[in-house]
Amino acid sequence: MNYYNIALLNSPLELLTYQSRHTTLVGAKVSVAMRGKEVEGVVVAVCNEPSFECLEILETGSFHYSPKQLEIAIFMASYYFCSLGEALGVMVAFGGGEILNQVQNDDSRHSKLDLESGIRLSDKQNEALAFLKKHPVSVLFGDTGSGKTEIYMRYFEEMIAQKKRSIFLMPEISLTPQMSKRLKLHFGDSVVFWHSKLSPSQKKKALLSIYDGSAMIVAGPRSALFLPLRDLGLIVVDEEHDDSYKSSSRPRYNARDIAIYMGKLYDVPVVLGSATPSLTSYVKFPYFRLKGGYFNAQKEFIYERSVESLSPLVVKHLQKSVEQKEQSILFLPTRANFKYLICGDCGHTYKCVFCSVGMSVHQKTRSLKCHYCNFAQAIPQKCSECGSEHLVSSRLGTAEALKEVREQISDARVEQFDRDTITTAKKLEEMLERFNAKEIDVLIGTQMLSKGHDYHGVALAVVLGMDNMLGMSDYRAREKALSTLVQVAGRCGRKESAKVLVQSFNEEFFKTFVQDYEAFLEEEKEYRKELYPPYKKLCRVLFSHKNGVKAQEAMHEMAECLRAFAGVEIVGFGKCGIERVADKYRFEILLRSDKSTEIIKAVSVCKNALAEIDMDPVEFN
DNA sequence: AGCACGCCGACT
DNA sequence: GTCGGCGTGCTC
Repeated sequence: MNYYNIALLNSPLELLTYQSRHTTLVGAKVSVAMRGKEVEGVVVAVCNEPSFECLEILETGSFHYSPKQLEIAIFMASYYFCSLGEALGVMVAFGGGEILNQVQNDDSRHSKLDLESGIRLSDKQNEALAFLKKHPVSVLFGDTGSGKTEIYMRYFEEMIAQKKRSIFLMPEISLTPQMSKRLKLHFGDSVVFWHSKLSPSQKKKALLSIYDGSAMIVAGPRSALFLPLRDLGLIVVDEEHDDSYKSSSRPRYNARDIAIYMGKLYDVPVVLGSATPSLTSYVKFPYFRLKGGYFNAQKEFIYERSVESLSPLVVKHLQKSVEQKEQSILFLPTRANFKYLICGDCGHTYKCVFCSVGMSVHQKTRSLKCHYCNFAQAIPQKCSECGSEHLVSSRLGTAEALKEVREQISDARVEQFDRDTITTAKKLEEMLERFNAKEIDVLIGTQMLSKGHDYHGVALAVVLGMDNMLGMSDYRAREKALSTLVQVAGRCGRKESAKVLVQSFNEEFFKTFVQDYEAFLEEEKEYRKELYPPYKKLCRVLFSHKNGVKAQEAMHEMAECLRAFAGVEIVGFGKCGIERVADKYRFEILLRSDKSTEIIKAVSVCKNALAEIDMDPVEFN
């Protein structure tokens, strides 16, 4: 009898032992019984007969994980504190023999390529490409509109010519119709898009072209990193500064960092592209600066010191823009930046019963909704504390901004552009088409507005809520705020003369750096030294439980244990910024160290059942 | 993570 | 008497 250690896919459990009369290779995907149910697992090691009785492997299919995939999974499991099964769970296995046999298996697979490149690079772009080719990991630090995409495409072409495959990572939100069309148009069936919203048939089609080898470029968000590609030649991480590369559930990996790890493992170059590179990448890797771009003509930045969201100045500018038949965008930082209900007389605020955050007003459903746990209740008519009917809002959300702009500028065609309204790729496409066809005057939205889209004729960008962003308790608040402003401004600078109206009391900061991100990064370096990444490693440990005392005790217990480790500093511990989410109390410990290995050592020893470990955190709620 | 087991309160 | 709440513990 043979015995194997098996990782159960997507299970937090450690390895379990199963037996088989047949010999099975390490890496094979198998199905096994687990509490009477059939589940999928991966053979990770051959082992000796255990002291306990074990179950038989039910089935060994034709799928397997490559040794390199296993190596990546082992790294992810140890670095990000998850089980091997969870790490392997984000990967797609090699194989697919059966699927392939269903279709003709001729060898005309690479034939679709049209090697007559239509891409013309400028001298500067050629210089950039040469630079990227010289370094194992490099940063393409290129302004919006400076032609980063052409460089990537040229690089992909060269890979195809060498019969090598490329991975093209992008933030979820910038899987835009424009980018897809562009790649599709140029690379045809050689480019495959991979993301979680693919329908079963689309998924099958994509997998088929990956298995049969016709997919030469795989494009998509985080998960596109883990497809079973042979002959990998290049990994490009576009908008590398984007936080959506960090997974917020287990495995809590950062796809940008795993891409770099994979670059080393597969010995292929990694390109990190951004107009606003993260300080971490800027410090760690050589960069090539691509300035300007056809659209980055002189932009006029106007700053307004006001707390009033839709101030008279904002309205005036929007109105003027509408009158002159020009288009504008209005940006609000997050959809959590909603209108919160406050009693105008006694100041009572409406907080979620389950979470310690303000409930936001959803005019559409006439309800108050919690952004964290989705608890909803009707909007009260009177203040529950003093009975006043003078209920007002403190902040502005996209839906409210929409309503107000429509009211104040009656002939403006205004639309909302955020996760509440743009729920499908189709809606996204339609909205962008309508906007570019000038059927919309003002587009109001959140981050979605700032990422990846091309707006042809925007002459005015209004940016609200920058001070809230700067004021967040986050060591990257300055980086986040400035990069957001640069990205939004980059959307509208594409018109000959454009205005950017920024509402902020921190005019000095934005004024100094908005046209010179490099200068910001240089200054930010000093601010981070001795304290924050990239100079120090951070790790956040979360404890959440319905019983607050339990969560707190678990935190104290772990903190006590951690004290013994000299190589790890406890930056702080206590209640989370948002104390309660979905009826659970939340506590945290923040750790700092020179080396991640020190953190891993200490946390492995001290962690308890309630501890959820977030290595290299980007979110501090 | 799920899912069973088991121990105390409310009700046909 | 039973149903069912969820707190605790195990999974090869």
